[in-house]
Amino acid sequence: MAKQNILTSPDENFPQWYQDVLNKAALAEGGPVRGTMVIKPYGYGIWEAIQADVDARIKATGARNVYMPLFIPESYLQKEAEHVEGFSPELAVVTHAGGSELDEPVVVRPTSETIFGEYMAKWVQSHRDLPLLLNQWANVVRWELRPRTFLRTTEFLWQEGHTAHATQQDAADYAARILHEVYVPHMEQMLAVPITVGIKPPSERFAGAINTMACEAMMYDGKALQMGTSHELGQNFAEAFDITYQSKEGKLETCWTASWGVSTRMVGGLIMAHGDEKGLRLPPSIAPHQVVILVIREDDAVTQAAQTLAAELGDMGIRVEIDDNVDKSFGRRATDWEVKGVPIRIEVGPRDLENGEVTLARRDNATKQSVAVSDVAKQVPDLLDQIQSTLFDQAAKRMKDRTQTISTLAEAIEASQTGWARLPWDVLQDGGEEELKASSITVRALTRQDGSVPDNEKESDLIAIVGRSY
RNA sequence: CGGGAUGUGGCGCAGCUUGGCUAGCGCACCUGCUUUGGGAGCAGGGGGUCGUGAGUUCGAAUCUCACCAUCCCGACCA
Repeated sequence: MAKQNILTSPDENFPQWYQDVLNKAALAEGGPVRGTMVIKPYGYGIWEAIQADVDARIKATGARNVYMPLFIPESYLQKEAEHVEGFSPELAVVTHAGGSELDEPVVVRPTSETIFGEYMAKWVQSHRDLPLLLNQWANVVRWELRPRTFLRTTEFLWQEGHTAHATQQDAADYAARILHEVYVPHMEQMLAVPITVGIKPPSERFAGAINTMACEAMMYDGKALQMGTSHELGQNFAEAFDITYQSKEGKLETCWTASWGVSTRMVGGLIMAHGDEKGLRLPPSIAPHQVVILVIREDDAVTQAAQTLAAELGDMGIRVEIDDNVDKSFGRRATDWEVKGVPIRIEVGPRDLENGEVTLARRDNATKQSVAVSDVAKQVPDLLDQIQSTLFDQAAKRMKDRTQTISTLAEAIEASQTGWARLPWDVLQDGGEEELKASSITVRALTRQDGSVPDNEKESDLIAIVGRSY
């Protein structure tokens, strides 16, 4: 059988490669309405794993889940001037329902600051009610002109946290805490995607926020993807919705709020951060199947050995799948699992078993080794750990190698062809930012010299990290 | 919203210039047999309002007009 390419090469045409992976790995496909997506079982399995981990980390910070309505009165959006202005171009508005025109149109939530604001105002009375730490898992709709599956879709799934605090400092601390205790650890430890954190310049700030912090990751092609954000909303929403509390001293005070979210976009980031010419490469921590046991041919001894192994690994808490679909050829099944990015494939066949062995194939580096059946359970956990760290290290090396420290706009444009540029934020004042934008280059993050997250963009000697983005 | 292109089984396309037998091909799918250690082979089979509507014509996937939709390139966003 002539060896032919299963996928478009990621080096030749990365967007086409991405489409091919979505199709061949059965992750998702387009929905009937432009910009919507149908997430298929394998893709949704990845999202569920993300959800489980993020949810646990959020709860560990003290927040609790609620559910707010999908429909929001249009008047709510209008209460915060910048917020409406920012979102109105992408709102889906329901004007007719129940067979007649509505007195007041309702919008399909593009995000829920306003409705949380409305209810937080009711729920917060006393300083004893603060901080109020809420989160919800929901779908939101933002009418997108240029949709891309997972990365930018008209409807997407996310988690949005909304919190109210007594002081600006407390709100800022909590917003930063979400970044450092939930998002970055999740992305780096579970998704194996190294993250650059920083604040957004005013031009990239969330509509209605006084400060936006973000997690940026570098993809295979050197472009940036914003994987998560955390916003300080100041008192903008608290004033608009009258979120006030009575202090210890008996005075009426206005709250400070924050909001933060990660979405199904992370699935796209996962694909584009780790993929290679054979398809997806999933980090074991998030992979729906960590190990697939491939039964090479119909044979009682082989089937028995596969089942025994699966049970043994399953008892150790490893997510294992048996592929005994011997009606399909070996090569077909092997490549299918490779496209799906399963970290370890164990091939069990009569030839191996004669020697009391099986073959372990690593997806991350395409190596194979023969291992005694009795040693498999011992080796698999270590291998999974190695794969997890290899994926992280490779992505980290790429981010490092493709980030150039430079000092002029011309150099920034040059560096953005292949990755990111770090340059003094001062260089981008007085029109520099706009000039880069003309070349589709934006400021992804502002950081301090030591890489830490600044309090605001007015600190001196900040570094701007710029590049092309999704 | 401005510029370019395309609409033909699930997907990818040919056919259109020059109108004419039953609208083809690859992949996928179904059945059977042989296979099975890197996308298997052979044989048989199912699946189509040719984007929509009108017009020209004895006859339209093909020509004309209108409409609709989609995709690619320029201003926002998790």
